[in-house]
Amino acid sequence: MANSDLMEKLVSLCKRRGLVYQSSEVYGGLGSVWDYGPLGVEFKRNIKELWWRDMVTNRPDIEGLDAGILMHPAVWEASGHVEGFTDPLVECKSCHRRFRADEVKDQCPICGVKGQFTPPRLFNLMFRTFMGPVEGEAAQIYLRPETAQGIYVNFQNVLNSSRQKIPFGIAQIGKAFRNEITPGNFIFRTREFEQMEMQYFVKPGTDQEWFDYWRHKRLEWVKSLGVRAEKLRLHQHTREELAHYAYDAYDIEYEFPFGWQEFEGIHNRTDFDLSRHQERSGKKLEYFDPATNESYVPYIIETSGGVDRQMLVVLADAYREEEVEGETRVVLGLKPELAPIKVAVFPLVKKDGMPEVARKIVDDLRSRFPIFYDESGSIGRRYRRQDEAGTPFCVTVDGQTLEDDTVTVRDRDTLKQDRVATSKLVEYLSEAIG
RNA sequence: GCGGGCGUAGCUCAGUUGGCUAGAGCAUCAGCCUUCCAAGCUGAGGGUCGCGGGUUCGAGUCCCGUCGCCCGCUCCA
Repeated sequence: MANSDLMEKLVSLCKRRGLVYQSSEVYGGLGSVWDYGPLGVEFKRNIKELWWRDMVTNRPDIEGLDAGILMHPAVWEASGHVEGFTDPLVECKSCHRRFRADEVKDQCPICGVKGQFTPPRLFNLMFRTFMGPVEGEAAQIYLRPETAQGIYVNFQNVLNSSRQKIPFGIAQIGKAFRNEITPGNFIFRTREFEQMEMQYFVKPGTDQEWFDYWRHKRLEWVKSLGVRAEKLRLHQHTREELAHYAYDAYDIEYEFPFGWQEFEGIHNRTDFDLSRHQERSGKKLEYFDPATNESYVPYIIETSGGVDRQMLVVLADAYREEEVEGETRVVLGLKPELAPIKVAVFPLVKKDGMPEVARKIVDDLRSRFPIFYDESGSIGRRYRRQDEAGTPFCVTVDGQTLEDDTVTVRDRDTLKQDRVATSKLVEYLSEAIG
């Protein structure tokens, strides 16, 4: 399958099966915003749930947080976003490259053409809005372009209320907004997106070892979602690539159909952020170490991943087409933990009391697993429908069920069928789904 | 934002130099059939041809604008 086809097939599958729709489609669509449908929202929740469990629930040293999207405007001045995001830029009409207006004169540094710059324009990547009913300069605030700052400004609050000691981390999942010049590639680059971020506060001098720790930890986590290792790599930023806040940075990259691209970053942000907020706010953002009686501004190791991008990584990696008895089937090979529907239940045929028995099983299982009942079409067709939805197990009620109370459990990947007593079904599926 | 390409049913497309009530396959739904991997039969629903304006007796078809998508330039999760 050609790579370009894969993206088209994914977009099509996502729409057809209710994973992802384009925003405001009935009005012609809103560029670069996507809505998650019935299956998509389950899938997305599963990814976030696994991340949260790994980052927060299963660790004594990381606390959760959910900060507001709207923040004090001074936050973005301190963080460097206002400055970095609001420089007037000019564009060379010859080669179409853009430069800071105050850094170029008459001649394009790239193509050398003279006097062909557009007038300076603001390319502000932060969404602006107004707090309160009166619009105006004083009331202007921003939608956060990253979730990290909500963690930094709450550093002391969390420290005081959680009684954590350094090293410790604060984790958060939430929306961020960037007025990207060029969004695209489906849910890869969007203007409204969701981040899963963890900021780990460490003693200066130990930052390198924690940086190494988290970069490997995060890569392993992605692999644990079932993503093929050969499609993943770490990329260290060069001096030129480093963001204004970062001392050192690695991207976790995936080989998408459109090339190797980053979907998560691990950054050593040093004491840049906390120092800036301390300076700006006048509030002390230091940590007092009772063991050594010393105070310092902690260094921060950040793991920052895109939820939507992580979804795309898993989807692209899970999509496959296979031959089964001469027919092609489309399969989303999602791990059971990630699958939107865990179990589908079918009557083999729509008669002889099989539908009634199957519905009874659905009722019994509904509170345990996301479940789906289907009696429409041939049994093979129903298996195919579940294959492309990523459902790992299908339970089929047949004639034998009516006699001995056993059902067939069909495995999506191996196509093997197990005969299981209905009384043992919950136990069997719980074991298999994990 | 700039340059290039493209918008007809849920999907893939057909639609003659502008001319009957805009079609097909797949998908969906209902019924029949069917005892384990997209079989078959009958029927149904679904399109203001992306949206708005213009030219014309007449626009899916020509013109303008706009929105959206794809490919480049650029940025990030």
